[in-house]
Amino acid sequence: MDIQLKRGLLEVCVLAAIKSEDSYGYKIIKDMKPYIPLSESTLYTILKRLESANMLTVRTAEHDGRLRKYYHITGAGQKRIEDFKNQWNEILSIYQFVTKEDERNG
Amino acid sequence: MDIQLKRGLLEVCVLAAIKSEDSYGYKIIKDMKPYIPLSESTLYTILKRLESANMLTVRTAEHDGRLRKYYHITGAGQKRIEDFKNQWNEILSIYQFVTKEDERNG
DNA sequence: GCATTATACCTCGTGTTATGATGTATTTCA
DNA sequence: TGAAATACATCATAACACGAGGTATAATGC
Repeated sequence: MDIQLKRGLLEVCVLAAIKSEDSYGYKIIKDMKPYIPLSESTLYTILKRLESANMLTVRTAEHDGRLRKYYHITGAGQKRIEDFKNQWNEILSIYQFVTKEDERNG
Repeated sequence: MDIQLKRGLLEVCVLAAIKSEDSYGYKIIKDMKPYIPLSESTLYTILKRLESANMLTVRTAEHDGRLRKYYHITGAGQKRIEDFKNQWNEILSIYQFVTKEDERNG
């Protein structure tokens, strides 16, 4: 996937990865991998950003003797997903603009 | 439209704006405005980038006593549009990932 | 005649962001 | 015993959109 195109989707995908159930870094990466592969450094940057924006909250819990940080989506985070959905029509119209019949060669 | 989301679409849109007919800066901005508004500084940055990547060629012509720089799409530019089209299915699957039923609240 | 707007181009500095490289520490499995 | 998986984190870098600013001519309004 094109890096630039990824940019607009990454944040929302991370939120989507925790919206049904609280999750943690390593699992988020595995869940997103089939859709958008991302590195750990990228994910933790995004998680920090989303936390600063109050789109998620963090809670540390022990699991098999290892610490995990569980991320929980907030109302603002859910709104972020809704905003993305609302932009979808704009994206579709852009897709049509890009793919519409080319008179020069068509 | 979300700035980050714009990033992946701007370049392809500029190429789409010149694919049927050679065009020039001012007109490209007006043509794109209904889909993605962009500033002149952004456009000229992108045009330079696309020229460096051999995705378009430039030709200067006089029009009503004013100089215009006409941009012409190349094969590489057309391929860039094709690549975008080919990524569309990935974007759709991401959209579904983001919008799929939320068991926590749904 | 004069001011404003539209047309048409360009550069520079800045802030945001994705990512590779790197580091720490534990558990599991060969 | 040593490699891989799990799980977290930071830093430097490069790409990029954009506001602010600059130059110049044509058209329009008063």
